[in-house]
Amino acid sequence: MTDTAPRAIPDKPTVDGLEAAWIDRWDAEGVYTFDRTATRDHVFSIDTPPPTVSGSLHIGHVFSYTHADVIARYQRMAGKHVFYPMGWDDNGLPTERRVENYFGVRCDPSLPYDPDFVAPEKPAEQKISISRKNFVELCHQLTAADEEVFKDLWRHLGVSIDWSLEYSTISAHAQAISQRAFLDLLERGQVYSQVAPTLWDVDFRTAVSQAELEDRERPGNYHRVSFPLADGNGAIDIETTRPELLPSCVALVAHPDDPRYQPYFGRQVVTPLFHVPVPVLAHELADPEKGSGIAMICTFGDTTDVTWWRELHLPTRALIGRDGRYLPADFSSDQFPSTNPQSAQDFYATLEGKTVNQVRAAIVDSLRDAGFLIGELRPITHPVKFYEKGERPLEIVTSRQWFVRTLEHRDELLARGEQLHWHPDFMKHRFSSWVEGLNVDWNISRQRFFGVPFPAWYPMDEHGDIVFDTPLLPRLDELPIDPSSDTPEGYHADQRNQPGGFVGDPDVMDTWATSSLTPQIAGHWGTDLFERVFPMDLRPQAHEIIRTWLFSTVVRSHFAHDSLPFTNALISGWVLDPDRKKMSKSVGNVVTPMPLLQSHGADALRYWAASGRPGTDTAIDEAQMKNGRRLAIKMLNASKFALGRLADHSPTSVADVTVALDRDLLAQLAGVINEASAAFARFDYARALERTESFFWSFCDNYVELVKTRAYRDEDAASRSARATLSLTLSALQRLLAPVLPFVTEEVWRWWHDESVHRAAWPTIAELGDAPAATGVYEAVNEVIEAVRREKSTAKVSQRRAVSDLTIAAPAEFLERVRNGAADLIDAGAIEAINYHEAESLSVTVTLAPEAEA
RNA sequence: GGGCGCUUAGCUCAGUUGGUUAGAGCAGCUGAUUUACACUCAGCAGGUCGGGGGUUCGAGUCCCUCAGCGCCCA
Repeated sequence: MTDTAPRAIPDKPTVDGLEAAWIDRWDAEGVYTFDRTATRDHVFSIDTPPPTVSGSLHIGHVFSYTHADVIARYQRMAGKHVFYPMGWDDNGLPTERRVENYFGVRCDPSLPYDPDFVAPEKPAEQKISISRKNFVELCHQLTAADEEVFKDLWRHLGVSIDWSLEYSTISAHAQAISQRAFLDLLERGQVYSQVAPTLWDVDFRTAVSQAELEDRERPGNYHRVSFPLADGNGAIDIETTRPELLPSCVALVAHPDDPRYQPYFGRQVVTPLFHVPVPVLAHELADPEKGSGIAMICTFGDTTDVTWWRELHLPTRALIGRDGRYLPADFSSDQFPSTNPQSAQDFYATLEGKTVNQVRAAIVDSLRDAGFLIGELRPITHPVKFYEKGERPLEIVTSRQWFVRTLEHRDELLARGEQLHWHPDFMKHRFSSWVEGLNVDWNISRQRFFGVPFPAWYPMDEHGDIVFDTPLLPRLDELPIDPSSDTPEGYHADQRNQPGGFVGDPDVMDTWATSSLTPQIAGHWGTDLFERVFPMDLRPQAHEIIRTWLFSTVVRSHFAHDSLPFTNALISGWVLDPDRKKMSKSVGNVVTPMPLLQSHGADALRYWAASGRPGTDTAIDEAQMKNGRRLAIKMLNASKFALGRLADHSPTSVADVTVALDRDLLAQLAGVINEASAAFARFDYARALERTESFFWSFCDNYVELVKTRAYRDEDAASRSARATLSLTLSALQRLLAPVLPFVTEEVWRWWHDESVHRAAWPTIAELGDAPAATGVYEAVNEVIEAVRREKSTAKVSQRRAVSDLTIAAPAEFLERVRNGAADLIDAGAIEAINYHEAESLSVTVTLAPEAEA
């Protein structure tokens, strides 16, 4: 640190325009550039969330990224080489959807590439179908533009990212890492492909994973349906909300302990209308309280059906196709062994090709006509599973998918959750309850277009059948590859889709399958950089993506590196609207950050964000932003004042601090430095800010007022002591506030330093000399002057009004302390005479001097 | 149904391992007036710390219980 003489300080300093002034300068000076040669023990690495650029910018971004940045800035000043990259999550369905709407296009993979295609300026009413390659080009075009908007916000916000480390999840680099990690999983046997019942969105026509589900309350009806016993002796009534699944029924199920159904277990009933015999079985998951206590198992109505189907080894009679319409079925086959195939087939012929809702209506009518529907429909409201971005309930469709093994590693993953340091600690429950509730392996394939392709081809045998068991894989040095255009080794391009040739895997990976690799992507897995930054020190993120991003990242690192991906997770809360309501697009209360940034300034927004403690939902509070702005302005003015006092005097050092009152201030400062440092070290930025801020205001209002006169005097020891204290304290305060208020602190720091405050050393108590201990002088003087102020205020006179007599009655020890600070007290209170009286307790009597003549 | 968090001044929130008279900012009220700062300064007022019970010399803080709000999981 090189203290130099104060430079030209503006007459009227302002916080407006500081962003524009410093952002480019920081770039030019490389203030945030990572030292590529730093070794792991000197690095603090951050696994930054890559925002979904196709989503809208909102104030939640400002909130969470400020939290991470404040920590980054602290760590940098504390001497670490901070690895702080920025990524964009641009692959995946959200981008596709935005492109479809923005340009009015739709991807049709069967169309040929049109090199001359130009997207319309405005989307046409009817969507234009374009080739996959044209579609992907539009995705790249739009995300590139979106990323600029995001980048602009981060820069305005003063996030101390090293922009040379920028990455995106659709880049060739990210694809290569993602494909390598997939091949690595395959080699370890932790990923497998299987034809299996899969949660399916019929509008997007893709599989979705458990993590992307959400329950929505929807109205439905209980239908009571009678199943005749196969031996003709009576019937069993079941209740179902999905009668349209009747042709897919494979069994009835009740709880093994349910006395009502004991006599029926092991017997057969026959499905109404379709006449297919099915067994009555027992399973713990059947809820005796629900409906009639006995349910029909269909392939597949929900995930419980899948569990029953798997555990009870039931046949498959899946009928809902990828488009949500009913597939053909043969009721004389072994799959649908109807006892009256003709009648079943005739009826089913009217259903084939129809949607779920149409089939339901038809089946309900027929059940009613045939007398199998008992009583009236019973309306209910029940949770229905939706894809979080979808609009129709999910179906379960059987298809070939790639799954990562998570279920069998549940205990290891729970142990990883325990191993991770969570801030706040209780957020770990979100993780553990998610892991405990896993019921299917992680499906990573998506039947979409804009994503990372699976690096695999499959041989086609001489009959034209695809041999999925022996995929053809690329070499690592070939990555990234696209199996739809690249050719596997040993084959010619013209053998594609030919018997004896090969086919490429048609799917792309789930977004999370790539963004779960952000440490490997940003850290360039496979290079020496990775060894310098992995495992990351910090994962900052919002709590809503614990079950997706955090979970999936832990899974990938667990397999690839037998390690946690990061040692600390800093979880931000939600930003609520000013009325403490959750913000959502549909309610229309989403707040965009740029206008707030422009009206209050970046430091002010950061101040608001840094006041929200880790994990705590925080309302947008413009009053708090104004407060941050006031703090920044106060810093400008206090710095201007103190540096002005230092001008025209010889430099001071800590050895000059000889006056008791000054030493007391340094003792307080030492406490603040210790507390703030400890708080930052445990990621409690809000507490660090609070302590520092309150000390800063009291420094301005009390200490500075007391020593104003003394510091202005000529070169005597007491004056030097005041100036030394001002200098030391101001320097420390500028640095203590630098993580939260990077712009204003940089501005004032550069008034007397050549280098950036953001590269300056974090303050330590060592700077303050041998551990300053409080003498009580400052405290006692403050107590007395407070009484003087109160008296003047009550008398409604100016604080500058002279006091002709100040009588202090107090214990001897207290009086001694006041005497030691009396000179400053006299200056600050305009006191003409002090009388000291020994007494049990403190009392201060103030006699005001008559008003001075004008 | 299981779990987590919250409930402190009109509003938004601090309150470390229990320890003087429970704090801050905003809003309110009363004033000051301009050589750092009106985006200022001083002062005042405002709380039975959600209810009840318990442990303790001592509870906003620990335990039990009830209520309300929010969230996670099933």
